[in-house]
Amino acid sequence: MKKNKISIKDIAAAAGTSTTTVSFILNGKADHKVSPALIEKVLRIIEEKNYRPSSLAQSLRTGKTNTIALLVEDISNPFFSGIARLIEERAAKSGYKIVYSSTENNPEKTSTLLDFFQEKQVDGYIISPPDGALEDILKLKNKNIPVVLFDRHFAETNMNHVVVDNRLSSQTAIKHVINNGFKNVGCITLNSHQTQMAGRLQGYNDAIEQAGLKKYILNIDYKAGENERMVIEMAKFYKANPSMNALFFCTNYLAILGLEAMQRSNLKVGKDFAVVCFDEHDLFRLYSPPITVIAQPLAEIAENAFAILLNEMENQSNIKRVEMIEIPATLIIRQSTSNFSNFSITGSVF
Amino acid sequence: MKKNKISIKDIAAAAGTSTTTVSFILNGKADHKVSPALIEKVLRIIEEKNYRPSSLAQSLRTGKTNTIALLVEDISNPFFSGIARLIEERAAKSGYKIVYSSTENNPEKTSTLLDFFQEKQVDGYIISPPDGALEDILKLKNKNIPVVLFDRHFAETNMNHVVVDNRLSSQTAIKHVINNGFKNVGCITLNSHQTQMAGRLQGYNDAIEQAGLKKYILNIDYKAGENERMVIEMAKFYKANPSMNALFFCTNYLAILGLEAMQRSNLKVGKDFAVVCFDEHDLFRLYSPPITVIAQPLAEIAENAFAILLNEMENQSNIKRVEMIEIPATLIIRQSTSNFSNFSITGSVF
DNA sequence: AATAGTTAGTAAATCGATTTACCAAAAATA
DNA sequence: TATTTTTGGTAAATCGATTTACTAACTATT
Repeated sequence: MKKNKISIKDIAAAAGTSTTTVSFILNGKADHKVSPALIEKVLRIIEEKNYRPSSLAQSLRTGKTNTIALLVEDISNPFFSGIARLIEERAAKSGYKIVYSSTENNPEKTSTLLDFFQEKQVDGYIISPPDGALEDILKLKNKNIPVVLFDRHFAETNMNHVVVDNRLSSQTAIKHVINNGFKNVGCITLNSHQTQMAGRLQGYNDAIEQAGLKKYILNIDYKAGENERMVIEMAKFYKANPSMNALFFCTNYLAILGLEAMQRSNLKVGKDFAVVCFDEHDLFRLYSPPITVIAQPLAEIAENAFAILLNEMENQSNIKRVEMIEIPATLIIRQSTSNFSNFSITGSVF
Repeated sequence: MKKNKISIKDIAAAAGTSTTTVSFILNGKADHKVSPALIEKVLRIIEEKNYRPSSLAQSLRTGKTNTIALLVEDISNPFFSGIARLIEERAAKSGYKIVYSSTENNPEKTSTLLDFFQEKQVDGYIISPPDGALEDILKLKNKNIPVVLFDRHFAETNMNHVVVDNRLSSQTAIKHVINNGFKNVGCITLNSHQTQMAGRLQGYNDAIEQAGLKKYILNIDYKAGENERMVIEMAKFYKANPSMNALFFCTNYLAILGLEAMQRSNLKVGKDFAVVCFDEHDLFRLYSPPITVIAQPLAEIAENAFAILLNEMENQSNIKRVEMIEIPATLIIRQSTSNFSNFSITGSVF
């Protein structure tokens, strides 16, 4: 029945000193307050007993947890997990730990998560917010808790955020498709008010209108676990618009469903449709033919989001500032948007 | 300059009662200790002030955090993120929160993470351990902290774990390939001592030996960020073994690299190679041709791992028991392992 | 020698909860 | 009426750290 948890008291007792002294030593505040001999002795005992301060107790006392909550839409999406990994790395350098969770784009789950992390008193939040989470997030702001949004933000409120130039990069991508000879470009997007989706749709609209072409738009009511329904909706959309010869998917998981719908409908990328997709994915790189994408600059997004948050957390002047950053995305052209006659020459699969 | 954080004291003061009483009410221990009128009043005030107890303080006092650490190899791998999501759901039902992190198969990072979570005093651990983490994990056991391993375990120690029958399911898969007429099956695996990899390799060896065929084995020294090197190694492997006409990839990310290597070498699944892979992935389902996989039963793994942990956390009898569970995996047959002549008839791509 | 400054330390309050031990008043019982 | 039980409640210790305010013993200065 050995005593399990050792505390600062045990260390103090073993060293024949006070907890104050041990605490000073632990926090590097011992410089001219504690004799070198005692410092060394205490450190030795700490080492021997393999003592680690309880961060629970530390945080209770100091009000700092050195922990940041990262709320993403879906951690299994490579866009978000890529961001998460980069932020985690960056945060470690500044002594912060990241804890992440998926909101699944569900405002209720988000609300629960925010409550949870507030109880844990994390120091700051990096959030890709779902529709409907504005109110809960504003509550954070009102408590002066540092928050940065990314991937999307709330048009009706000025809050720190880091996003890409969804509109312009989408427009560029659609123009590329049109210039390659595809005059009937469809757009598959989410039925959502999220700013990034709105931006991508606008980019599509811009390009189509400028070229004076016809619009084909499908709004998908996205729900996790209802893949079957969504695949069927897309297949119907394809069937209902036989003139459509190109598709713009507004996000990677829509494209994955869309490819599945093609497979079932016996339609092929590079034969029946040119395809371009917002967001990168292993699948797109390795697909036959490889699929053109708009790739987001993960490193810049992660770096900027963290930098803004760090500033808010550590600069406690009472000047209030809001930082809103928009970063360009990159069009990676692959064979899925090649002119089909060209393609059938160079590609070997068709 | 309003006071920001409200505590149980504020509630007690506002209700003209003691913190003891408030605490009893919060914890449902008020039944015959506090009058209904007072209970109602306190609850009303809590509601009004939107008070939430600091879980930091609660945990410090009670020693429980109701939090479980889930350490996976890589949260962006759909196998692990799928497991994470299921465990998270299951844990919520029992009042636990999951915090997850990626070890990246790095024992040092794992060690750091374990320290971090111990400081935070999480109640238990679910871990897919990297090679070399045994010592740190044994330290947890010695402190009587509940731990369950999954996906792999340590052959030299009996610890709670949940894995699939790697050996048998691999053997079955390879037999299927052989029976479809492919007599020169290669195996690409990790250069690692992890039990799941060893099991998969054994399954391959079993099947090849039983059929009296030649082995082609490539051990990849996996390092994140060195994709280029690994792709090149695989391409060389293909080139060096022109007789090889089928491939078994021991895990999904190896297969993704392997497909990239084929693309660069102008080799094709369903024409140059039959392919089977351990673990499911969107890419495999949607590839042309779709790729045969050994799919792990995520729900059963998650359910069993959590159940074992819950039992350890809540049943504090001093009976020590170890639970080791092996679950069958499922072979999902797709066109990548069809007999090529058949395939070229039914498939339309070739 | 008297005073000021430095060195090396500690006691006790505090963060925000839970929980034990105790108590006064009212109700029930003898 | 005296005693016991029940009801309704609280004071204070505690979890494990940090931090403020203080002090005793030297050393240096004038």
